[in-house]
Amino acid sequence: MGDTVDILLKNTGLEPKLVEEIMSIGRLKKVKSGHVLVSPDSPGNEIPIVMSGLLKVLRQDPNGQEVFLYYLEGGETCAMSITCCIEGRKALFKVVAEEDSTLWMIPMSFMDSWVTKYQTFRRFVFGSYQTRFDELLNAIDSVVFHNMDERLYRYLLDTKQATGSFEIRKTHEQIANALNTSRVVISRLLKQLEKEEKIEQHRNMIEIL
Amino acid sequence: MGDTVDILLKNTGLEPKLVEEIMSIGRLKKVKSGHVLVSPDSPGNEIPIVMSGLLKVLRQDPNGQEVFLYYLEGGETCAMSITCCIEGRKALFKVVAEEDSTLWMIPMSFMDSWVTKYQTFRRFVFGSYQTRFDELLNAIDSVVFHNMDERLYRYLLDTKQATGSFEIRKTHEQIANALNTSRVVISRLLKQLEKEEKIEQHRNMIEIL
DNA sequence: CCAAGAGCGTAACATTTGTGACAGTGACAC
DNA sequence: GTGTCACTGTCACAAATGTTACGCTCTTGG
Repeated sequence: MGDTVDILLKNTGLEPKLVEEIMSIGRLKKVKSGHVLVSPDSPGNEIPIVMSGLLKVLRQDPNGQEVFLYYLEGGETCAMSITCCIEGRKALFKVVAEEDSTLWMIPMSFMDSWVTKYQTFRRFVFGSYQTRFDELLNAIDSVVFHNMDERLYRYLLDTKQATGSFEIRKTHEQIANALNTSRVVISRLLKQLEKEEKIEQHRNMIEIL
Repeated sequence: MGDTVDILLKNTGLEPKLVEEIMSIGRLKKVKSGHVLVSPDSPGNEIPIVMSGLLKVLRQDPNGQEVFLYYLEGGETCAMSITCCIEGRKALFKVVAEEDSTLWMIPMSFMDSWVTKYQTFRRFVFGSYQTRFDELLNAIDSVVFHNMDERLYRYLLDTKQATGSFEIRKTHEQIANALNTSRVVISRLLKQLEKEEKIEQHRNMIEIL
């Protein structure tokens, strides 16, 4: 539990008094890789702060297709959940654990009072919004201004960055889903990236060079 | 000036006392159609609330290409400007007057105190965030899950909705820019929409049926 | 060892989108 | 009226992406 306090203090910029309050009110949640945290169906009235592990945020369309939007790493929170909760609207996105992760869940009901009481909390919340807007704009950028080969490479680099590993353990099929295209296309483009010596392929694993 | 008060009271859900304060502090700004309000270069430290007219928000890439994201109508504010200002980061987007518009500009410096003091202001700000996230997600949706013909039709419907007119006065070229494609492609698809009897084309004008 | 299935490579072809080129037509200035 | 220019229509072709199909190679469970 001391770990959690440390992470909050170090990565969120929240003042000690508030961290104490957060610790006394929230609850710890552990999720296994692949677990769905937020989905358009499940409303959810708690806000998650990522302590360890990695979450991914996806956009899902009614027919079940999806696109990867961005990763949420340690110390970050899901800004879109916040607004969703406040407005009581249903989420238009999905949050899934990419790795086994631990979260600190804060009930929505405290949001308003913390926003009024703590300057650092306002900073934290508005900072999250800014970061998420940036990520969404980047996602749009990717799709609108770049071809699939570049989108793919970006995705691999993002994943490397988020996981902190040069080895990406994903199948072509999984990557295809994340980019909303087909497995064949990904295989084709990965082969090309291999020729350009940007990656190396192994079974169930891609190595970023 | 009485108009401005009315609009703020009716469309933003802000309490009378705050509206009064906003009126005493902000300033009126009129912009002509085509005028650029926010761009990645110009930082800007005021937040605009749209009183009348119509603004559009675009994403711009370094090479000068751009994509339309969404419209801002009366009573709405530019959520992304807010976070940008607070964080002092440079905008990754561009706001342009689509029609002659009048805005009420609020200096950033009052944001923090209003957020702490007024519940209705918090509602307003968080509500804006929610709406913008939704719009951005829709934009992503459009691009990722739909072909150009559907994107085009959506864009026309959005424009009809935002301007409140069935007649859209835009050239094929302008539409092509908004969707980041070429004029030829738009002409082709408009012809198709005409065949499907969804629109009628006139010179410099498209009529939505 | 063998069977079954998941993951990958590759080819052939369809569809969508991008690009260059050129012609017709209306608006406007002269 | 005439020339110019912006706007649109249309063709031909290129490039990117989607789709179907099939074969190969691992891994796993029996």
